[in-house]
Amino acid sequence: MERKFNRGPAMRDVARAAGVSAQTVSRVLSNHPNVQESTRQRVMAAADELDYRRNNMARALVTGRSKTLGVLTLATNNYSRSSLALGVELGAREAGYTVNSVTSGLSAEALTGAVSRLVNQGVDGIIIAAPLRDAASTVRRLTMRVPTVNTDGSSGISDGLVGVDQDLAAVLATRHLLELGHATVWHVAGPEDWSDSAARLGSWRRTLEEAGREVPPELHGDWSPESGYRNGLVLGRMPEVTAILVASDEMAFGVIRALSELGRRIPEDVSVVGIDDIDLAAYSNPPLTTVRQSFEDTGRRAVTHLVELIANPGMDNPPDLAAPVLVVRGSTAPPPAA
Amino acid sequence: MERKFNRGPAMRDVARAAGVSAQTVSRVLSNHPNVQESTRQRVMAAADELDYRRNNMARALVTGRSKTLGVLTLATNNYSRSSLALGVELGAREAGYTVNSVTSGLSAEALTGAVSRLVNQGVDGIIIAAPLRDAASTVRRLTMRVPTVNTDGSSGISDGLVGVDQDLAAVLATRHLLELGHATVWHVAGPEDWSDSAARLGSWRRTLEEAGREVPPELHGDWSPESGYRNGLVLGRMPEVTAILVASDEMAFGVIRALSELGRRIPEDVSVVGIDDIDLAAYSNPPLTTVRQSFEDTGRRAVTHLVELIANPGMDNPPDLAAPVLVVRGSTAPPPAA
DNA sequence: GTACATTCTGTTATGGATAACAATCATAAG
DNA sequence: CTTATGATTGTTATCCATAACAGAATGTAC
Repeated sequence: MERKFNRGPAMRDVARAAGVSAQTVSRVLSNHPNVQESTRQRVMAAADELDYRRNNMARALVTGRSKTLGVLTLATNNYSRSSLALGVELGAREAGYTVNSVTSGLSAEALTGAVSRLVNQGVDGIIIAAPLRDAASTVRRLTMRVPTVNTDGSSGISDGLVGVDQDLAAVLATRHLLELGHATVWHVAGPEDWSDSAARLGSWRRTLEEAGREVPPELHGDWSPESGYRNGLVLGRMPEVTAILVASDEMAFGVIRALSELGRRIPEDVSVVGIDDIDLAAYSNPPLTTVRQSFEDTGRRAVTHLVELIANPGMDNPPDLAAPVLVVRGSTAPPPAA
Repeated sequence: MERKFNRGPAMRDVARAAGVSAQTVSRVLSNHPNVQESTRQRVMAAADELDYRRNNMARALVTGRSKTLGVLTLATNNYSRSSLALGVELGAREAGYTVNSVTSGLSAEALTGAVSRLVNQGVDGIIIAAPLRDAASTVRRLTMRVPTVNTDGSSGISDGLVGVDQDLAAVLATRHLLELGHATVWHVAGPEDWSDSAARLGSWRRTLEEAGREVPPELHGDWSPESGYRNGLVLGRMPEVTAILVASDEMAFGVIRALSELGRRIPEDVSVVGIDDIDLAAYSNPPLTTVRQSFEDTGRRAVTHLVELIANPGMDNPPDLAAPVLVVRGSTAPPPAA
């Protein structure tokens, strides 16, 4: 009845082997200053010999810090999710934290359930990378006890907001198209309840208005390439459409595909600008003009902020928005001569 | 000197409020059978009133199970990583586990360090989605105590291997191109030390040999679109190249881009097949013929396996390989008439 | 009414580490 | 030589929940 996997040795076992108290072992492993060199070496040798590994849960229990961060993302596999998650991982590792990831659907129950799991898990801080919508108040109650950073401002939680200046992103893209000579710019927006999406939409509209251009009705997708394709099938049928700002590169791929199928050439007939600059944007056909925003960087900054917030709970916590950059490639050109 | 974030109430606080012992609270929360209904309700009310949440770490400490799975991925943001991670999350949630994610570079130190962090964190099981190469033996030592599943067989750990039949994937792709009438098929492989990559390479070669075709020298990329582009610049200069099997869709995008820039039309001049069927494959220009393998599904299956292994440490654990499917789209066609 | 099983609840020990305090020893200062 | 000071190590209490055991209360069988 031998178990294949058993608990390893505990600190007291190391202590016994080294002929010291458990506390001394703890001191050695935590690099406390006042330990005699010879003792340190004996303890290290014993720990090594027994292949001892400190039990982080016991440690967390007594210190009250788990050295773990929770990150909540949506359960969809898009570029922004995965690169943000990667940034969080990397940032957390550098800061000496491990990451507990949970995913959730968009419903209020799913979101609060996910946050709840993180809180129960005893994380020291939480990064929420999802629009909370009507789950906002419930989640805020849950996170009373845990420092929290958001990467989506739609919940109205501007405290601890880390992200990219979406207003600027849309301005850059829209202006680029206008400067090329297009009369106006159409917009395939993201879902209405994402703050990023709403910010881009508002800013696109404002830019057109300020330039005294007609503001065409906006279309909406759900970030998926397929939704871009659907919207592209609509826009491609309208000859007056010569410039389109698509709220994400992934949707832009779909838009371009649909336009191509309808016989509209990119960029000769229609110019398309995406947002994000995903890895594949430079390698599409034609290469995609887009507005770069690094989600990985956002993830890292979220961690940095969160770690500061953990160390200093009462601190000021103004929004931290990075500036996106326009990347001009082959999918934009002056409008066809009428 | 008021702390903004403090520990919440403990079980004893709930017990006091409900006028029972802590053990009874524990029983109520764990749905033990022998608790009187009136007591249960009083406890529930008290817990609710105090907004009590059970401390999972204390729980894990005494039960010896953290209900947490660790997953190790590489610190690169490609499609396979993120969709596998998503599958793991979803599977874990369904199985009642939370996920601890760590990323690592390819070096032996980074890999062992990452696994080490997971073990220290007290996870109940580990999913390794990275080629271990020379870190294999060290890692195996580390995972003696923790049930482990691999999604890459290069480490020689075929025990607990979950993935997709890569031999079949390459066979399907290669045969498809041969059946279209191409004289032979060129291959842009992945990095040499990934087992997936090696399996595809071997199987591509075997398929050509069995068909009595010339086996051209293979090229290697690193899974990135950029590496595909570089290889494409080479292949596009050779007029005899009419069919290319690229080991991942992301590299295939790069290959196609390079071929286009060199004036070779897809699929009229050159046919290209990818592997993976990423979300964007259907929306590229032209849509990409590829071999579909669901990494998300692999992640889920890895969790299922792992959970079984945790419950039954001594169990048989043969490789579990899913069958990939050929998806024909617009990037393949018969060779140009010579 | 006695003997025994069941149901419900409480008490104590435990998991593995660290904080706070106490004790010892050596060295420096007076 | 005495006292203060600092370095080094050990002891005890604690974090929070659960397992194992124990006790009380109720019901059942004869």
